[in-house]
Amino acid sequence: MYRGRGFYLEGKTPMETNELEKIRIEKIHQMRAAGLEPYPTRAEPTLAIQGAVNAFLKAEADGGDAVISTTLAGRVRSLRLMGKLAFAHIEDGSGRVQLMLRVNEVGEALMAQLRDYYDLGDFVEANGTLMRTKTNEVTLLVSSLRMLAKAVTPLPAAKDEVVDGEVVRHATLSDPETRYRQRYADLAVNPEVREVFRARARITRALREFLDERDFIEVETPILQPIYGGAAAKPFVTHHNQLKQDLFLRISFELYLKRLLVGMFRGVYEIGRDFRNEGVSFKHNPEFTQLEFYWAYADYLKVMDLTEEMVRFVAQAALGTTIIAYDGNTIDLTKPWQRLNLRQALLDATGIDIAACPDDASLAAAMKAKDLPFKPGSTRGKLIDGLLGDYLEPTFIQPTFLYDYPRDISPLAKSKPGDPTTVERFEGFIGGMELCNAFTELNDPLDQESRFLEMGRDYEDDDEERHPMDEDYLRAMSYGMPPNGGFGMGIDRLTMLLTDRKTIREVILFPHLREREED
RNA sequence: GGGUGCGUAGCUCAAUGGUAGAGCAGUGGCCUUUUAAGCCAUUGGUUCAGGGUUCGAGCCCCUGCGCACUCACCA
Repeated sequence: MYRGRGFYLEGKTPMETNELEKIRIEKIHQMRAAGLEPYPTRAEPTLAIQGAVNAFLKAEADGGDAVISTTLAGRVRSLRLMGKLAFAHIEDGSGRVQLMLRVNEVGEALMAQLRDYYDLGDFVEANGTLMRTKTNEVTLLVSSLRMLAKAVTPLPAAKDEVVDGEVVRHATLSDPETRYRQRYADLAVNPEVREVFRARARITRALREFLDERDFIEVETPILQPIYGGAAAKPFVTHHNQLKQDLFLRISFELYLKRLLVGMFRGVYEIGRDFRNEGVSFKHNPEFTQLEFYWAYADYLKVMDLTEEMVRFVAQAALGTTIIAYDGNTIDLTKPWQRLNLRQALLDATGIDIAACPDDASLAAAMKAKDLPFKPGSTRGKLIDGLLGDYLEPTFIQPTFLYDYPRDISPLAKSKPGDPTTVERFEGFIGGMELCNAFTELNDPLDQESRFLEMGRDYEDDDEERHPMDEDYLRAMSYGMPPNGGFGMGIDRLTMLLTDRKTIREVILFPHLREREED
Protein backbone atom coordinates (compact mmCIF):
# COMPACT_ATOMS: atom_id res chain seq x y z
CA MET A 1 0.00 0.00 0.00
CA TYR A 2 1.23 3.45 -0.79
CA ARG A 3 1.29 6.26 1.79
CA GLY A 4 2.03 9.88 1.23
CA ARG A 5 5.27 10.70 3.02
CA GLY A 6 6.52 13.71 4.81
CA PHE A 7 9.66 14.89 6.50
CA TYR A 8 10.28 14.89 10.17
CA LEU A 9 12.00 18.05 11.22
CA GLU A 10 12.70 18.82 14.81
CA GLY A 11 9.87 20.79 16.34
CA LYS A 12 7.56 20.14 13.42
CA THR A 13 4.70 17.74 13.21
CA PRO A 14 5.72 14.44 11.68
CA MET A 15 3.52 13.74 8.68
CA GLU A 16 2.73 10.14 7.89
CA THR A 17 5.68 8.92 9.90
CA ASN A 18 4.84 5.57 11.36
CA GLU A 19 5.51 4.39 14.88
CA LEU A 20 8.63 2.45 13.90
CA GLU A 21 10.10 5.45 12.13
CA LYS A 22 9.34 7.79 15.04
CA ILE A 23 11.32 5.54 17.35
CA ARG A 24 14.31 5.55 15.06
CA ILE A 25 14.17 9.30 14.52
CA GLU A 26 14.16 9.69 18.30
CA LYS A 27 17.32 7.56 18.40
CA ILE A 28 18.99 9.97 15.96
CA HIS A 29 18.26 12.85 18.34
CA GLN A 30 19.48 10.85 21.31
CA MET A 31 22.72 9.93 19.55
CA ARG A 32 23.45 13.55 18.71
CA ALA A 33 22.65 14.56 22.29
CA ALA A 34 25.18 11.95 23.42
CA GLY A 35 27.84 13.36 21.07
CA LEU A 36 27.57 10.56 18.51
CA GLU A 37 27.11 11.33 14.81
CA PRO A 38 24.55 9.06 13.13
CA TYR A 39 25.72 10.14 9.65
CA PRO A 40 29.51 10.59 9.76
CA THR A 41 31.07 11.99 6.60
CA ARG A 42 33.59 9.25 5.92
CA ALA A 43 33.86 5.49 6.20
CA GLU A 44 37.10 3.58 6.10
CA PRO A 45 36.61 -0.15 5.66
CA THR A 46 39.86 -1.90 4.75
CA LEU A 47 38.21 -4.67 2.73
CA ALA A 48 34.91 -5.68 1.23
CA ILE A 49 33.27 -8.28 3.46
CA GLN A 50 33.70 -11.15 1.03
CA GLY A 51 37.35 -10.22 0.52
CA ALA A 52 37.97 -10.35 4.26
CA VAL A 53 36.18 -13.67 4.64
CA ASN A 54 38.12 -15.12 1.71
CA ALA A 55 41.40 -13.94 3.21
CA PHE A 56 40.47 -15.65 6.47
CA LEU A 57 39.51 -18.89 4.71
CA LYS A 58 42.78 -18.85 2.79
CA ALA A 59 44.79 -18.29 5.97
CA GLU A 60 42.98 -21.24 7.54
CA ALA A 61 43.64 -23.43 4.52
CA ASP A 62 47.31 -22.51 4.69
CA GLY A 63 47.25 -23.94 8.18
CA GLY A 64 48.55 -20.80 9.84
CA ASP A 65 47.14 -19.08 12.88
CA ALA A 66 47.38 -15.77 11.09
CA VAL A 67 45.38 -13.14 12.89
CA ILE A 68 43.36 -11.10 10.41
CA SER A 69 42.51 -7.68 11.79
CA THR A 70 40.25 -5.62 9.63
CA THR A 71 37.62 -2.92 9.46
CA LEU A 72 34.40 -3.88 7.69
CA ALA A 73 31.38 -1.83 6.75
CA GLY A 74 27.88 -2.90 5.85
CA ARG A 75 24.21 -2.96 6.63
CA VAL A 76 22.96 -4.67 9.79
CA ARG A 77 20.77 -7.60 8.75
CA SER A 78 20.34 -9.38 12.07
CA LEU A 79 20.87 -8.34 15.65
CA ARG A 80 20.75 -10.53 18.75
CA LEU A 81 21.48 -8.84 22.05
CA MET A 82 22.21 -10.96 25.08
CA GLY A 83 23.28 -8.53 27.74
CA LYS A 84 27.01 -8.83 27.94
CA LEU A 85 27.22 -10.53 24.53
CA ALA A 86 25.77 -9.67 21.15
CA PHE A 87 25.70 -11.10 17.65
CA ALA A 88 24.86 -9.38 14.41
CA HIS A 89 25.20 -10.00 10.70
CA ILE A 90 26.29 -7.27 8.37
CA GLU A 91 26.08 -7.34 4.60
CA ASP A 92 27.73 -5.08 2.02
CA GLY A 93 26.82 -6.34 -1.43
CA SER A 94 29.92 -8.49 -1.65
CA GLY A 95 28.85 -10.84 1.11
CA ARG A 96 27.86 -11.08 4.73
CA VAL A 97 29.65 -11.79 7.95
CA GLN A 98 28.71 -12.26 11.57
CA LEU A 99 29.84 -9.78 14.21
CA MET A 100 30.34 -10.76 17.83
CA LEU A 101 30.59 -8.15 20.55
CA ARG A 102 31.63 -9.02 24.10
CA VAL A 103 31.44 -6.54 26.91
CA ASN A 104 34.94 -7.31 28.11
CA GLU A 105 36.31 -6.37 24.66
CA VAL A 106 34.17 -3.36 23.75
CA GLY A 107 33.09 -2.06 27.14
CA GLU A 108 29.73 -1.41 28.74
CA ALA A 109 29.27 1.94 27.01
CA LEU A 110 29.35 0.45 23.52
CA MET A 111 27.07 -2.42 24.53
CA ALA A 112 24.61 0.21 25.78
CA GLN A 113 24.91 2.14 22.50
CA LEU A 114 24.21 -1.02 20.57
CA ARG A 115 21.08 -1.62 22.63
CA ASP A 116 19.85 1.97 22.57
CA TYR A 117 20.76 3.25 19.09
CA TYR A 118 21.30 0.41 16.61
CA ASP A 119 18.61 -1.22 14.48
CA LEU A 120 18.28 -3.61 11.58
CA GLY A 121 19.04 -1.79 8.35
CA ASP A 122 21.60 0.65 9.77
CA PHE A 123 24.95 0.94 8.03
CA VAL A 124 27.78 0.37 10.49
CA GLU A 125 31.54 0.04 10.56
CA ALA A 126 33.23 -2.54 12.78
CA ASN A 127 36.87 -3.11 13.53
CA GLY A 128 38.08 -6.41 14.92
CA THR A 129 39.70 -9.75 14.19
CA LEU A 130 38.29 -12.68 12.27
CA MET A 131 37.74 -15.97 14.09
CA ARG A 132 35.32 -18.87 14.27
CA THR A 133 32.60 -19.22 16.89
CA LYS A 134 31.65 -22.42 18.68
CA THR A 135 29.14 -23.09 15.92
CA ASN A 136 31.99 -22.73 13.42
CA GLU A 137 30.79 -19.57 11.76
CA VAL A 138 33.36 -17.10 10.45
CA THR A 139 32.88 -14.08 12.68
CA LEU A 140 34.45 -10.70 13.30
CA LEU A 141 35.22 -10.39 16.99
CA VAL A 142 34.57 -6.70 17.31
CA SER A 143 36.82 -4.29 19.16
CA SER A 144 35.09 -1.09 18.02
CA LEU A 145 31.87 -0.23 16.28
CA ARG A 146 30.33 2.94 14.96
CA MET A 147 27.27 4.06 13.07
CA LEU A 148 27.81 4.99 9.42
CA ALA A 149 24.23 5.79 8.46
CA LYS A 150 21.15 5.36 10.57
CA ALA A 151 18.14 3.90 8.76
CA VAL A 152 14.86 5.61 9.58
CA THR A 153 12.52 3.30 7.71
CA PRO A 154 12.79 -0.39 8.53
CA LEU A 155 13.57 -2.70 5.62
CA PRO A 156 10.75 -5.08 4.80
CA ALA A 157 12.65 -8.36 5.14
CA ALA A 158 11.81 -10.50 8.09
CA LYS A 159 14.40 -13.20 8.58
CA ASP A 160 17.28 -14.87 6.83
CA GLU A 161 18.28 -18.45 7.43
CA VAL A 162 21.50 -19.94 6.15
CA VAL A 163 21.00 -23.53 5.04
CA ASP A 164 24.02 -25.25 3.53
CA GLY A 165 25.51 -21.90 2.69
CA GLU A 166 22.34 -20.77 0.90
CA VAL A 167 20.46 -17.83 2.33
CA VAL A 168 16.78 -18.66 2.70
CA ARG A 169 14.49 -15.71 3.33
CA HIS A 170 11.31 -15.98 5.32
CA ALA A 171 8.36 -13.73 4.58
CA THR A 172 10.41 -11.43 2.42
CA LEU A 173 9.17 -8.51 0.36
CA SER A 174 7.27 -10.10 -2.51
CA ASP A 175 4.46 -7.73 -3.50
CA PRO A 176 5.37 -6.87 -7.12
CA GLU A 177 4.01 -3.37 -6.92
CA THR A 178 6.11 -2.45 -3.89
CA ARG A 179 9.12 -4.23 -5.36
CA TYR A 180 8.99 -2.20 -8.59
CA ARG A 181 8.00 1.12 -7.05
CA GLN A 182 10.59 0.81 -4.30
CA ARG A 183 13.26 -1.08 -6.20
CA TYR A 184 15.87 0.13 -3.71
CA ALA A 185 14.14 -1.81 -0.97
CA ASP A 186 13.71 -4.82 -3.24
CA LEU A 187 17.41 -4.80 -4.08
CA ALA A 188 18.45 -4.22 -0.48
CA VAL A 189 16.50 -7.21 0.70
CA ASN A 190 16.47 -9.68 -2.20
CA PRO A 191 19.99 -10.67 -3.28
CA GLU A 192 18.73 -12.66 -6.28
CA VAL A 193 17.30 -9.43 -7.68
CA ARG A 194 20.73 -7.84 -7.44
CA GLU A 195 22.12 -10.84 -9.29
CA VAL A 196 19.73 -10.29 -12.21
CA PHE A 197 21.11 -6.80 -12.69
CA ARG A 198 24.69 -7.96 -12.29
CA ALA A 199 23.98 -10.47 -15.06
CA ARG A 200 22.47 -7.70 -17.15
CA ALA A 201 25.65 -5.66 -16.78
CA ARG A 202 27.75 -8.66 -17.84
CA ILE A 203 25.50 -9.12 -20.88
CA THR A 204 25.93 -5.57 -22.16
CA ARG A 205 29.65 -5.69 -21.44
CA ALA A 206 29.94 -8.95 -23.42
CA LEU A 207 28.03 -7.49 -26.36
CA ARG A 208 30.41 -4.54 -26.48
CA GLU A 209 33.42 -6.82 -26.19
CA PHE A 210 32.15 -9.02 -29.01
CA LEU A 211 31.52 -6.13 -31.39
CA ASP A 212 34.62 -4.14 -30.42
CA GLU A 213 36.80 -7.16 -31.17
CA ARG A 214 35.34 -7.23 -34.66
CA ASP A 215 36.21 -3.57 -35.27
CA PHE A 216 32.70 -2.20 -34.87
CA ILE A 217 32.78 1.28 -33.43
CA GLU A 218 30.36 2.26 -30.68
CA VAL A 219 28.56 5.52 -31.41
CA GLU A 220 25.82 7.68 -29.96
CA THR A 221 23.08 9.15 -32.10
CA PRO A 222 20.25 11.58 -31.29
CA ILE A 223 17.48 10.53 -28.94
CA LEU A 224 15.58 13.75 -29.66
CA GLN A 225 14.73 13.60 -33.34
CA PRO A 226 12.83 16.02 -35.56
CA ILE A 227 11.70 13.07 -37.71
CA TYR A 228 11.28 9.61 -36.24
CA GLY A 229 11.72 6.42 -38.17
CA GLY A 230 13.30 3.01 -38.49
CA ALA A 231 10.38 1.05 -37.09
CA ALA A 232 6.60 0.86 -37.18
CA ALA A 233 5.74 2.38 -33.82
CA LYS A 234 4.06 5.36 -32.24
CA PRO A 235 6.49 7.92 -30.85
CA PHE A 236 6.51 10.10 -27.76
CA VAL A 237 6.33 13.77 -28.64
CA THR A 238 8.17 16.54 -26.83
CA HIS A 239 8.97 20.15 -27.46
CA HIS A 240 12.02 22.38 -27.46
CA ASN A 241 10.89 25.69 -25.98
CA GLN A 242 13.58 28.04 -27.20
CA LEU A 243 13.68 26.61 -30.73
CA LYS A 244 9.88 26.35 -30.76
CA GLN A 245 10.28 22.93 -32.31
CA ASP A 246 8.39 19.68 -31.76
CA LEU A 247 10.68 16.71 -31.33
CA PHE A 248 10.18 12.96 -31.07
CA LEU A 249 11.91 10.53 -28.77
CA ARG A 250 13.52 7.98 -31.07
CA ILE A 251 11.77 4.71 -31.83
CA SER A 252 14.95 3.22 -33.30
CA PHE A 253 18.54 4.17 -34.15
CA GLU A 254 18.49 2.78 -37.65
CA LEU A 255 18.37 5.83 -39.87
CA TYR A 256 21.17 7.64 -38.04
CA LEU A 257 23.44 4.61 -37.83
CA LYS A 258 23.18 3.93 -41.53
CA ARG A 259 24.11 7.56 -42.29
CA LEU A 260 27.41 6.70 -40.62
CA LEU A 261 28.14 4.00 -43.21
CA VAL A 262 27.83 6.71 -45.84
CA GLY A 263 30.47 8.48 -43.73
CA MET A 264 32.84 5.55 -44.26
CA PHE A 265 32.67 3.67 -41.00
CA ARG A 266 32.80 -0.05 -41.79
CA GLY A 267 30.79 -1.15 -38.79
CA VAL A 268 28.88 0.86 -36.19
CA TYR A 269 26.78 -0.08 -33.22
CA GLU A 270 24.81 1.61 -30.50
CA ILE A 271 23.39 0.32 -27.26
CA GLY A 272 20.75 2.65 -25.93
CA ARG A 273 17.19 3.45 -25.15
CA ASP A 274 14.25 3.43 -27.54
CA PHE A 275 10.85 4.87 -26.68
CA ARG A 276 7.57 3.59 -28.04
CA ASN A 277 4.25 5.08 -27.12
CA GLU A 278 2.34 1.83 -27.02
CA GLY A 279 0.87 -0.72 -24.66
CA VAL A 280 2.83 -2.36 -21.88
CA SER A 281 2.96 -6.11 -21.37
CA PHE A 282 5.21 -8.81 -19.98
CA LYS A 283 7.54 -8.13 -22.91
CA HIS A 284 6.93 -4.44 -23.56
CA ASN A 285 8.05 -1.40 -21.59
CA PRO A 286 7.58 2.15 -22.97
CA GLU A 287 11.34 2.62 -22.87
CA PHE A 288 13.58 -0.31 -23.60
CA THR A 289 17.20 -0.96 -24.40
CA GLN A 290 18.22 -1.96 -27.85
CA LEU A 291 21.40 -2.97 -29.59
CA GLU A 292 21.64 -2.10 -33.25
CA PHE A 293 24.62 -2.64 -35.50
CA TYR A 294 25.24 -2.00 -39.20
CA TRP A 295 27.95 -3.87 -41.01
CA ALA A 296 29.28 -2.72 -44.37
CA TYR A 297 29.72 -5.32 -47.10
CA ALA A 298 27.63 -7.87 -45.20
CA ASP A 299 24.18 -9.22 -45.97
CA TYR A 300 21.48 -10.85 -43.86
CA LEU A 301 23.09 -14.31 -44.13
CA LYS A 302 26.35 -13.05 -42.68
CA VAL A 303 24.36 -11.27 -39.98
CA MET A 304 22.57 -14.52 -39.14
CA ASP A 305 25.91 -16.25 -38.64
CA LEU A 306 27.20 -13.39 -36.52
CA THR A 307 24.02 -13.41 -34.42
CA GLU A 308 24.44 -17.06 -33.51
CA GLU A 309 28.01 -16.47 -32.57
CA MET A 310 27.23 -13.33 -30.59
CA VAL A 311 24.40 -14.80 -28.52
CA ARG A 312 26.54 -17.85 -27.76
CA PHE A 313 29.44 -15.61 -26.75
CA VAL A 314 27.26 -13.47 -24.50
CA ALA A 315 25.74 -16.47 -22.73
CA GLN A 316 29.18 -17.94 -22.13
CA ALA A 317 30.57 -14.63 -20.89
CA ALA A 318 27.59 -13.69 -18.71
CA LEU A 319 26.53 -17.10 -17.39
CA GLY A 320 29.49 -19.37 -18.07
CA THR A 321 27.35 -21.72 -20.15
CA THR A 322 25.61 -21.87 -23.51
CA ILE A 323 22.84 -24.13 -22.27
CA ILE A 324 20.20 -22.12 -20.51
CA ALA A 325 16.93 -22.80 -18.73
CA TYR A 326 14.00 -20.62 -19.68
CA ASP A 327 10.47 -21.04 -18.34
CA GLY A 328 10.97 -24.74 -17.77
CA ASN A 329 12.62 -25.37 -21.14
CA THR A 330 16.25 -26.18 -21.76
CA ILE A 331 17.58 -24.05 -24.58
CA ASP A 332 20.81 -25.00 -26.25
CA LEU A 333 22.67 -22.04 -27.71
CA THR A 334 25.62 -24.23 -28.65
CA LYS A 335 23.89 -25.66 -31.68
CA PRO A 336 23.17 -23.77 -34.91
CA TRP A 337 19.79 -22.08 -34.90
CA GLN A 338 16.93 -23.56 -36.86
CA ARG A 339 16.48 -21.56 -40.09
CA LEU A 340 13.00 -21.44 -41.59
CA ASN A 341 11.69 -19.71 -44.65
CA LEU A 342 8.72 -17.61 -43.60
CA ARG A 343 6.54 -18.67 -46.54
CA GLN A 344 7.25 -22.36 -45.93
CA ALA A 345 6.80 -22.08 -42.16
CA LEU A 346 3.41 -20.37 -42.60
CA LEU A 347 2.35 -22.95 -45.16
CA ASP A 348 3.25 -25.75 -42.73
CA ALA A 349 1.56 -24.09 -39.77
CA THR A 350 -1.60 -22.69 -41.37
CA GLY A 351 -1.91 -24.27 -44.81
CA ILE A 352 -1.80 -20.82 -46.40
CA ASP A 353 0.75 -20.14 -49.12
CA ILE A 354 1.45 -16.43 -49.00
CA ALA A 355 3.16 -16.62 -52.39
CA ALA A 356 -0.23 -17.55 -53.84
CA CYS A 357 -1.76 -14.48 -52.19
CA PRO A 358 0.11 -11.51 -53.66
CA ASP A 359 -2.20 -8.77 -52.34
CA ASP A 360 -4.28 -7.72 -49.33
CA ALA A 361 -7.58 -9.07 -50.63
CA SER A 362 -6.39 -12.51 -51.74
CA LEU A 363 -4.64 -13.17 -48.44
CA ALA A 364 -7.63 -11.97 -46.41
CA ALA A 365 -9.82 -14.29 -48.48
CA ALA A 366 -7.50 -17.25 -47.87
CA MET A 367 -7.54 -16.56 -44.13
CA LYS A 368 -11.30 -16.25 -44.11
CA ALA A 369 -11.58 -19.57 -45.95
CA LYS A 370 -9.51 -21.18 -43.18
CA ASP A 371 -11.54 -19.42 -40.46
CA LEU A 372 -8.47 -17.61 -39.18
CA PRO A 373 -9.19 -14.33 -37.38
CA PHE A 374 -7.81 -11.10 -38.83
CA LYS A 375 -8.29 -7.37 -38.63
CA PRO A 376 -10.27 -6.19 -41.66
CA GLY A 377 -8.54 -3.61 -43.79
CA SER A 378 -5.04 -4.79 -42.92
CA THR A 379 -2.33 -4.77 -45.53
CA ARG A 380 -0.88 -8.05 -46.79
CA GLY A 381 2.23 -7.52 -44.71
CA LYS A 382 0.27 -6.84 -41.55
CA LEU A 383 -1.82 -9.97 -42.11
CA ILE A 384 1.33 -12.03 -42.53
CA ASP A 385 2.83 -10.41 -39.44
CA GLY A 386 -0.34 -11.38 -37.56
CA LEU A 387 -0.16 -14.99 -38.71
CA LEU A 388 3.48 -15.11 -37.73
CA GLY A 389 2.78 -13.78 -34.26
CA ASP A 390 -0.14 -16.14 -33.66
CA TYR A 391 1.02 -19.39 -35.22
CA LEU A 392 4.80 -19.30 -35.41
CA GLU A 393 6.37 -17.11 -32.73
CA PRO A 394 5.01 -19.01 -29.68
CA THR A 395 6.30 -22.31 -31.09
CA PHE A 396 9.90 -21.15 -31.48
CA ILE A 397 11.25 -22.23 -28.11
CA GLN A 398 14.62 -23.32 -29.45
CA PRO A 399 16.63 -20.64 -31.26
CA THR A 400 15.07 -20.06 -34.67
CA PHE A 401 15.61 -17.68 -37.57
CA LEU A 402 12.63 -16.93 -39.74
CA TYR A 403 13.68 -15.31 -43.02
CA ASP A 404 12.36 -13.58 -46.14
CA TYR A 405 9.64 -11.16 -45.11
CA PRO A 406 6.94 -9.28 -47.00
CA ARG A 407 8.16 -6.08 -48.55
CA ASP A 408 5.36 -3.80 -47.39
CA ILE A 409 6.17 -4.14 -43.68
CA SER A 410 9.91 -3.79 -44.29
CA PRO A 411 10.46 -0.41 -45.96
CA LEU A 412 14.16 -0.25 -45.14
CA ALA A 413 15.10 -3.75 -46.29
CA LYS A 414 16.44 -4.72 -49.70
CA SER A 415 14.23 -6.70 -52.06
CA LYS A 416 15.00 -10.30 -52.78
CA PRO A 417 16.36 -10.54 -56.30
CA GLY A 418 13.60 -11.70 -58.62
CA ASP A 419 10.83 -11.48 -55.99
CA PRO A 420 9.15 -8.08 -55.79
CA THR A 421 6.96 -8.96 -52.78
CA THR A 422 9.77 -10.20 -50.54
CA VAL A 423 12.77 -8.67 -48.83
CA GLU A 424 15.95 -10.10 -47.33
CA ARG A 425 14.98 -9.87 -43.70
CA PHE A 426 15.05 -12.24 -40.74
CA GLU A 427 13.85 -12.28 -37.18
CA GLY A 428 15.36 -14.43 -34.42
CA PHE A 429 13.23 -16.12 -31.78
CA ILE A 430 14.04 -17.89 -28.52
CA GLY A 431 11.68 -19.04 -25.80
CA GLY A 432 8.63 -18.22 -27.92
CA MET A 433 9.63 -14.58 -28.05
CA GLU A 434 11.00 -12.35 -30.76
CA LEU A 435 14.54 -11.42 -29.86
CA CYS A 436 16.04 -9.69 -32.88
CA ASN A 437 15.30 -8.34 -36.33
CA ALA A 438 17.74 -7.84 -39.19
CA PHE A 439 17.98 -7.32 -42.89
CA THR A 440 20.10 -6.72 -45.88
CA GLU A 441 19.74 -2.98 -45.79
CA LEU A 442 18.20 -1.10 -48.66
CA ASN A 443 20.89 1.18 -50.12
CA ASP A 444 19.23 2.18 -53.40
CA PRO A 445 18.08 5.78 -52.90
CA LEU A 446 15.53 5.65 -55.72
CA ASP A 447 13.95 2.47 -54.35
CA GLN A 448 14.08 3.95 -50.83
CA GLU A 449 12.24 7.04 -51.95
CA SER A 450 9.46 5.03 -53.54
CA ARG A 451 9.20 2.89 -50.37
CA PHE A 452 8.71 6.02 -48.26
CA LEU A 453 6.01 7.13 -50.67
CA GLU A 454 4.32 3.70 -50.52
CA MET A 455 4.36 3.81 -46.72
CA GLY A 456 2.79 7.25 -46.85
CA ARG A 457 -0.06 5.83 -48.94
CA ASP A 458 -0.57 2.69 -46.88
CA TYR A 459 -0.73 4.53 -43.62
CA GLU A 460 -2.75 7.51 -44.76
CA ASP A 461 -5.53 6.76 -42.32
CA ASP A 462 -3.19 5.79 -39.54
CA ASP A 463 -1.12 8.88 -38.87
CA GLU A 464 0.67 7.67 -35.82
CA GLU A 465 2.38 4.66 -37.36
CA ARG A 466 2.97 6.31 -40.65
CA HIS A 467 6.62 6.57 -41.65
CA PRO A 468 7.37 10.19 -42.39
CA MET A 469 9.60 10.84 -45.35
CA ASP A 470 13.13 11.48 -44.10
CA GLU A 471 14.66 13.60 -46.84
CA ASP A 472 18.02 13.98 -45.17
CA TYR A 473 18.29 10.21 -44.90
CA LEU A 474 17.59 9.94 -48.62
CA ARG A 475 20.22 12.58 -49.33
CA ALA A 476 22.75 10.64 -47.27
CA MET A 477 21.94 7.47 -49.16
CA SER A 478 22.18 9.26 -52.49
CA TYR A 479 25.84 10.05 -51.74
CA GLY A 480 26.35 6.28 -51.90
CA MET A 481 25.83 3.77 -49.08
CA PRO A 482 27.80 0.53 -49.14
CA PRO A 483 25.77 -2.66 -49.19
CA ASN A 484 25.36 -3.67 -45.57
CA GLY A 485 23.62 -5.90 -43.11
CA GLY A 486 21.80 -4.37 -40.13
CA PHE A 487 20.64 -5.85 -36.87
CA GLY A 488 18.55 -4.90 -33.86
CA MET A 489 18.02 -6.80 -30.61
CA GLY A 490 16.15 -6.05 -27.41
CA ILE A 491 18.61 -6.23 -24.55
CA ASP A 492 15.81 -6.50 -22.01
CA ARG A 493 14.47 -9.61 -23.71
CA LEU A 494 17.92 -11.11 -24.04
CA THR A 495 18.36 -10.52 -20.32
CA MET A 496 14.98 -12.16 -19.63
CA LEU A 497 16.15 -15.23 -21.52
CA LEU A 498 19.53 -15.43 -19.88
CA THR A 499 18.24 -14.84 -16.35
CA ASP A 500 15.03 -16.88 -16.70
CA ARG A 501 12.68 -14.00 -15.89
CA LYS A 502 9.20 -14.13 -17.33
CA THR A 503 8.43 -10.44 -17.34
CA ILE A 504 10.40 -7.50 -18.66
CA ARG A 505 9.81 -5.66 -15.38
CA GLU A 506 12.11 -8.10 -13.66
CA VAL A 507 15.04 -7.04 -15.82
CA ILE A 508 14.41 -3.28 -15.81
CA LEU A 509 15.50 -1.57 -12.59
CA PHE A 510 12.73 0.99 -12.62
CA PRO A 511 9.97 -0.29 -14.92
CA HIS A 512 7.24 2.07 -15.93
CA LEU A 513 4.22 1.92 -13.62
CA ARG A 514 1.15 4.06 -13.65
CA GLU A 515 1.56 7.15 -11.52
CA ARG A 516 -0.28 7.06 -8.24
CA GLU A 517 -2.07 10.04 -6.88
CA GLU A 518 -0.59 11.19 -3.60
CA ASP A 519 -3.15 12.52 -1.20
C1' G B 1 -8.50 0.41 -23.97
C1' G B 2 -11.57 -4.66 -22.92
C1' G B 3 -12.12 -9.10 -19.62
C1' U B 4 -10.89 -11.76 -14.96
C1' G B 5 -8.75 -11.63 -10.13
C1' C B 6 -6.59 -9.15 -6.02
C1' G B 7 -5.89 -4.82 -2.26
C1' U B 8 -6.34 -6.48 5.95
C1' A B 9 -0.39 -4.18 11.08
C1' G B 10 6.34 -2.13 8.75
C1' C B 11 6.76 -7.46 6.01
C1' U B 12 4.26 -12.40 4.97
C1' C B 13 -0.59 -13.97 5.67
C1' A B 14 -5.57 -15.48 8.55
C1' A B 15 -10.62 -14.00 9.79
C1' U B 16 -19.77 -18.04 7.86
C1' G B 17 -22.54 -10.65 7.39
C1' G B 18 -21.82 -10.76 14.35
C1' U B 19 -15.63 -8.17 19.55
C1' A B 20 -10.15 -7.62 13.23
C1' G B 21 -5.95 -12.15 14.46
C1' A B 22 -0.96 -14.91 13.88
C1' G B 23 4.35 -15.15 12.80
C1' C B 24 8.34 -11.97 12.04
C1' A B 25 9.96 -6.60 13.03
C1' G B 26 9.12 -2.97 16.97
C1' U B 27 8.96 -1.98 22.54
C1' G B 28 10.21 -3.65 27.84
C1' G B 29 12.79 -7.21 31.03
C1' C B 30 16.53 -11.35 31.73
C1' C B 31 20.92 -13.31 29.66
C1' U B 32 29.11 -13.67 28.00
C1' U B 33 28.97 -18.42 21.76
C1' U B 34 23.71 -17.19 19.25
C1' U B 35 22.03 -19.43 14.24
C1' A B 36 14.87 -19.01 11.16
C1' A B 37 13.60 -15.54 16.12
C1' G B 38 18.38 -16.89 22.90
C1' C B 39 14.27 -16.70 26.79
C1' C B 40 9.80 -14.12 28.86
C1' A B 41 6.23 -10.31 28.28
C1' U B 42 3.94 -6.70 25.18
C1' U B 43 2.45 -2.41 21.73
C1' G B 44 0.68 -1.91 16.99
C1' G B 45 -5.31 -1.32 12.31
C1' U B 46 -9.15 4.99 8.57
C1' U B 47 -9.33 -3.65 6.53
C1' C B 48 -6.95 1.00 -0.79
C1' A B 49 -10.63 5.46 -1.21
C1' G B 50 -15.80 7.14 -1.54
C1' G B 51 -20.88 5.87 -1.60
C1' G B 52 -24.96 2.11 -0.82
C1' U B 53 -27.76 -2.33 1.38
C1' U B 54 -28.26 -4.10 6.55
C1' C B 55 -29.89 -3.95 13.49
C1' G B 56 -24.73 -4.90 12.13
C1' A B 57 -19.96 -4.82 6.39
C1' G B 58 -12.92 -6.71 5.96
C1' C B 59 -16.85 -9.89 3.80
C1' C B 60 -22.70 -8.13 -0.18
C1' C B 61 -23.72 -3.97 -4.21
C1' C B 62 -21.96 0.59 -7.01
C1' U B 63 -18.04 4.11 -8.34
C1' G B 64 -12.95 5.43 -8.31
C1' C B 65 -7.51 4.29 -7.68
C1' G B 66 -3.54 0.75 -8.02
C1' C B 67 -1.43 -4.01 -9.05
C1' A B 68 -1.47 -9.04 -11.33
C1' C B 69 -3.04 -12.18 -15.26
C1' U B 70 -5.13 -12.00 -20.07
C1' C B 71 -6.88 -9.94 -24.95
C1' A B 72 -5.99 -6.00 -28.39
C1' C B 73 -1.50 -2.85 -30.38
C1' C B 74 3.65 -3.49 -30.65
C1' A B 75 9.82 -5.17 -30.15
